[in-house]
Amino acid sequence: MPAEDGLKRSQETESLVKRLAGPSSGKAGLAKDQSEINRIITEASKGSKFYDNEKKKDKEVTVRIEKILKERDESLKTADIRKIESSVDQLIAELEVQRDLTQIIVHVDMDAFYANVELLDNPKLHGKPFAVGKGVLSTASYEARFIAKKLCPDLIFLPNRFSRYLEMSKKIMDIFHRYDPDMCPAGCDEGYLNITPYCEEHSMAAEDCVREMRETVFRETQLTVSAGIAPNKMLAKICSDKNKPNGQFQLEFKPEAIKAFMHDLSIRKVPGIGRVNERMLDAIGIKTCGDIYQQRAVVTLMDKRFGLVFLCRTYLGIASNVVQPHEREERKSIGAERTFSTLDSKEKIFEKLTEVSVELEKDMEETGWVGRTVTLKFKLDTYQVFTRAKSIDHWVSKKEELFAIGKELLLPEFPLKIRLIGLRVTKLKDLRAKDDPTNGIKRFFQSSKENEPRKKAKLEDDADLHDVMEDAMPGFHEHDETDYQVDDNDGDDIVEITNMDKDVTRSRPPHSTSNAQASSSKLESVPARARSTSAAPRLRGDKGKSILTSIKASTQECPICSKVLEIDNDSLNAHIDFCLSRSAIMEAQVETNKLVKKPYVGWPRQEFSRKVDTKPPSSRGRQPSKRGR
DNA sequence: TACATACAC
DNA sequence: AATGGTGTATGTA
Repeated sequence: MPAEDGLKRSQETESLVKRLAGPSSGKAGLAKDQSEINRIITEASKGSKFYDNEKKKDKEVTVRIEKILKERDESLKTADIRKIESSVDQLIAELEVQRDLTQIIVHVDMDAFYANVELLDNPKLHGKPFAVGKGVLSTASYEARFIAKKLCPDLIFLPNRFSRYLEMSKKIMDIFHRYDPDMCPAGCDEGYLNITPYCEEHSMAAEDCVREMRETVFRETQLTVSAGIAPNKMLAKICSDKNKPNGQFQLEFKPEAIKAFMHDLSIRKVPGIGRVNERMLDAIGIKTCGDIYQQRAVVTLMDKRFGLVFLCRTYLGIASNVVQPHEREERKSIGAERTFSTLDSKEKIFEKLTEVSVELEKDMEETGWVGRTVTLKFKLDTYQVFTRAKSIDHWVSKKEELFAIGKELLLPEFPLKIRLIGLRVTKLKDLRAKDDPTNGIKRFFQSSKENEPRKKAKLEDDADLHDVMEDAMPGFHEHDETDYQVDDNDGDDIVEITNMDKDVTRSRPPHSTSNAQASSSKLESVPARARSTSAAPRLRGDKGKSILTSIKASTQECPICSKVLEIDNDSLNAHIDFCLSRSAIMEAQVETNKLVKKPYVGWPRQEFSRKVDTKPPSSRGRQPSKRGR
């Protein structure tokens, strides 16, 4: 790779900075110097283990995709497409019948919440580029921030002030509650409401109701909020993004309008479809929700992998419309973790483990939980993540014990070079459970907490049934237990064809045996660690938390791709995020490596195929050695 | 039960 | 210059 040409970059850099920083910066072309930009990006991310790991993960997905395609082609050989399609059509018809347009669901989403709170408290920031978050942390993707910092010396970094955000969050949520006492917060800056009763009682149109609500929020907090109005949560969520900065969007409550809306919608917009699923769906020809229909036969054949019913509902724009607060004190786990610069000394590592233990104990005590399974998590300097767990025969919550168990789990893994360590406790017991006689006193002190066992009196519209699983997560589609059997009229094929996916060669973590005492089986010379790639959860530069911002713009040009965007900073940042996303950077690297000055290709990024990988194995290699033993 | 993966905010 | 933290669901063995 290029050694580097130190300084000469300053001029281009300058313009990048201006664009990053300034609304007023002209829209002079910048595209012409794409190769230069590529070089800058390349350099900024050069030799990063992080990217190496990302690449490895990407490659794995590519392999998975190949396998999927093989399966598909295999089953297509014997499948009766027509027949499958008509049974899917039938399924779709059945789903359509269940469509419920009676509830008015709203998704509210604060605009650039952290950044705007900071701005509110410090007006001097107006017009200046700033980022919220510890040095290098937060919304704009890391790479964006990292590069931005490099490029923009003027960038102001503000520390997060969570208590302050929480304070504002409460005010906002309080307002939302006036419109739906059962509203469901989703994080500190967004939430779902069912305003059907409110609109009825006040004889108000949904849009007016939401506008009024947003105005109230602004009046009382000086913060802006965007909202989406639709017949279910998934649609509402997607709609809230439509007129993002300080706007709202209502989808027409008609099947045809909804289907039209879904038709061209990128599948990626669907909550639950992340980076990996996007790629896999893309592989079978699904880029938009409309494509689902076109590929319904394939989806049926791959039901186990993608979920036929889920996709059909998505295609139709049907999802849960049940909004309920998180009565879910049904916590499943509680944990703490910490990232630090790579450490390899046991002492230092155990020191970190102590910190984590202390923090976790505190958290568990404050929230009143104890548990029986302790899971240790650690991330190597290569960014591979591993977990080790142990179940205990009694309730755990004390730091000493958390530490001891963590240590026990970690010890067999040495030697290690890690950059993160964490502990998580599962199999929880709620010390504050009302029916538990052992906590009379405690309850007295903290009873005020909401929790009225909210009766799910409500309607019993089918959605309700599934709803239990809802708020837990994606929950926009109640997971239909109904494993739709393409029930053909004459029991044949399909059903069986659906599962054909096993074998997946999961790679194995550092130690094949590790804490496996009884190892028994074989003490073979397992090459031990390294070959597996687990994956750090992909960091996505979502908007919401802190923001790399240049306030005050209405039209800006993306410094990376030069696309002119008429959007607020938040959206611009999201876009920049995208432009600086992993694949973009890798692409830039590839281009640079080739020393080619090819014309800029343009955004909708192209797929990152294995070819790209032809990079000299120089530095890369897994990291075998790691130890013998 | 243990572990890995994917996703969300 | 060193790419977050917390939590849930799910698949596999």
